[in-house]
Amino acid sequence: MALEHAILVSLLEQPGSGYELARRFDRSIGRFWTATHQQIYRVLRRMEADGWVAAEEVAQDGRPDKKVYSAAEAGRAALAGWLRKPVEPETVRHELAVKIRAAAFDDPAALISEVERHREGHAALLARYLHGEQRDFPDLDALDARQELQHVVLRGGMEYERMTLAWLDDVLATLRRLAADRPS
Amino acid sequence: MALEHAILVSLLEQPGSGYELARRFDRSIGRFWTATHQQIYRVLRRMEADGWVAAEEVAQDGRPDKKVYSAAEAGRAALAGWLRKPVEPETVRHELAVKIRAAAFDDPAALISEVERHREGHAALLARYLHGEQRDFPDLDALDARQELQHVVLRGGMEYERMTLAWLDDVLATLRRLAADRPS
DNA sequence: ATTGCCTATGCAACTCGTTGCATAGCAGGA
DNA sequence: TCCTGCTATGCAACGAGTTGCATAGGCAAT
Repeated sequence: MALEHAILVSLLEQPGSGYELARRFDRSIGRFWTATHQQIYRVLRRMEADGWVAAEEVAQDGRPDKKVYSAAEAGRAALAGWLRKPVEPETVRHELAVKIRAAAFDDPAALISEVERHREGHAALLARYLHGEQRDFPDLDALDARQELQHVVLRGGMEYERMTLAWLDDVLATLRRLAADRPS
Repeated sequence: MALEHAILVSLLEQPGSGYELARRFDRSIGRFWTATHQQIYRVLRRMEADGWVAAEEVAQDGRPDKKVYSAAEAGRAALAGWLRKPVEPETVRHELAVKIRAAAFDDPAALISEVERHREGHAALLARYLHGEQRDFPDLDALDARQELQHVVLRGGMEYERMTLAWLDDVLATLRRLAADRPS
C-alpha cells in the first residue's frame, strides 16, 4: 500500500482537500502514481483515523465545504519508516508490448496506426514536461533540496519519454518493413 | 482485461498447461505482463468456457495429469479484434519516484542503499536480457516475422534498463550531493 | 430556461490481483 | 528417514482499484 505514502508526500509539499489531491494526482504526481478520487477519499479517512493526517473543516463561499488535510507527526514518522524499508520491484503491465508480439499472428500493418497514436501521446507528454520544467525550475543552478529531488524525478520522466519515443520509432520501422515484405 | 490476450499470445507461440504458462510469465512474458498461477488458472477456465482456447487432458508418468491448452479460432479472432482497438496509456506505479520526493522530508542519505539495490536489480536484468538475446537470436540477420517482433520488444526492454541505470546513477549523485551539503 | 460544467464528498457494487493454504505423488539429499 | 522441493491444480478470503451513481449549489453559455 503505497498510496498512503504518495498522499503524505503530496500533503507535506502542500496541504489540501481530497478534491485538490485528486487533481494533483491527475497532473504532477499522477505521472508516477495514479489514483482516483474514490481511492483518495477512502484512504484519507483511514489515515485520519490512524492519526497520520489532521483534517480541518473549511467553510467556503458559494461552494461546498471542504476538509483540508495536512500531514501529522505520526504520518511523517510512518513515511520515514517506509523510506528505510526495501520496496519490491514494480510489477510491469506493458500492453503495447503484448500487442506487438500478438501482431505476429495477425497483420503487422494493423498495428501501425496504434503505435503512431502512442508515439503522439509520449511526444505530447515530453513537451509538457519540458514546459513544466521551464515554469517550475527557471534557474537550475539555484535549487533547494526539495527542488533538487523533484527535478531528478522529472529528469527521469523526460528520459523515459525520450527513450520510449526512440523505441516506438524502432517499432514503427520494424512493422513497416514486415508489412512491405509480406503484403497481406 | 489484457491477461487473456497475453495468454493467447503465449499459447499461439506454444501450447501449454496452466502451470507451464505460469512459469513463462515468471520468465519471458512476465517482463512486460505479470501474473500469478491463480490468475492464470481462473482466466484459462473462463477462456475455455468462452471457446477461446481448447484443452486436452494429458496423463503423465509419475506426475499429476495436466491440461494442455491451445488457442482456438475464436481466441485468434478475439486477439485480432483487440489488436485493432486502441488501448489506453498504462497506469504508472513508480514507487521509487515517490520515495525520492519523500526524501526531501527526511534524510536523503537514508535512500542511497535502497537506490543502489534497485540499480543492481536493473543491471542484473539487463545482463539476463543480453544473455537471452545471444541464446535466442544467434543470427540477427536471419529472423522471421515472429522473431523480428519478439526482438523489437526485447530491444525495448534493454533500452529501458539502460536508461534506468543511467537515471539511477543520476539519482545517486544527487542524493550524495545533498547528503554532503547538509549532513544530518 | 435549460443544459452543461465545476467544486466537493461520498455510497455501493463490482472486478482484478494477491496470499495462504490444500492435495498428492515423485525425486534427491542430509 | 525425514525434509525439502518440483509438478500440477485448485479453493477461500482478502485487499486494491474501478465504475456508476447521488447530492448540491454556483457559474457560464446557448
